[in-house]
Amino acid sequence: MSRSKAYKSDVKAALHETATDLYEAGLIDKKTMRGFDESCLTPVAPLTPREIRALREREHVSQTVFANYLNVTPNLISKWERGEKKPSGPAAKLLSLVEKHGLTAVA
Amino acid sequence: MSRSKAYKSDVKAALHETATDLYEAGLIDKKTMRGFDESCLTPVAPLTPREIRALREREHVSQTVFANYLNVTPNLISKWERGEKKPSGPAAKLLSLVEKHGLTAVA
DNA sequence: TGATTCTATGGTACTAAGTACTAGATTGCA
DNA sequence: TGCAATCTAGTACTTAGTACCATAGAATCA
Repeated sequence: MSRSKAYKSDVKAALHETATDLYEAGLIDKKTMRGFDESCLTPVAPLTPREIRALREREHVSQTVFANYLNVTPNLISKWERGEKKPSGPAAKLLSLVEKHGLTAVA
Repeated sequence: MSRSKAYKSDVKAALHETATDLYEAGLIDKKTMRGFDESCLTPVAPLTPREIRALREREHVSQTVFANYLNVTPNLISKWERGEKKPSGPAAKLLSLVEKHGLTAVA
């Protein structure tokens, strides 16, 4: 089940590596690289407080453990889940990584 | 080359999944889970401005493309590399992920 | 030659994320 | 009974991150 889940990102990884190889061979330029890379990116969707909590509970971890994975304080996880604060750009990216690939993707 | 690099994290991923399975089977409690998870985490080291730039150039991407991967603005990448701002907790975590697993790990 | 685009720097100003501290209520375990 | 973990809650502070702006070098193409 995790195999089909990882399929898309695997394709993207292969695309990026192919593009990187072509770049290093001098066959494509940076401008092309940019096009490749941006089309490879998975969009990060802003998560609601309850989505964040559901995500954490899906992984069977406490707020403290979850905080350790994301390199933030446990207090901030609580604030996210109660809607007192909203994840910043990098934080939202981390959350979407966990959502799509599981906690082990950010271990 | 990338195989030996991924070895440690693969072991950790396996450990986490084993612990998760044991938890779902009711054989270990959350307290034990916590011990498992925290020992699985790779510590994030604060990166210097020039380390951040070296990391980006290692991946052959512009500041703009790099920013898209990390879900921040290109201006912030510039500030990181010039030492005007320092990456926050979640941002540092993302950078260490790129450092250890490459850009495709955050695609 | 000029025109255009990408790249990166530099600055200013503002919003709010993230941190650190505290305390309280709850649960479960010894 | 006490001890520890979990989560909530609040306060106050620092600064990361954003949104603008203008500038300049390098590369590409007419």
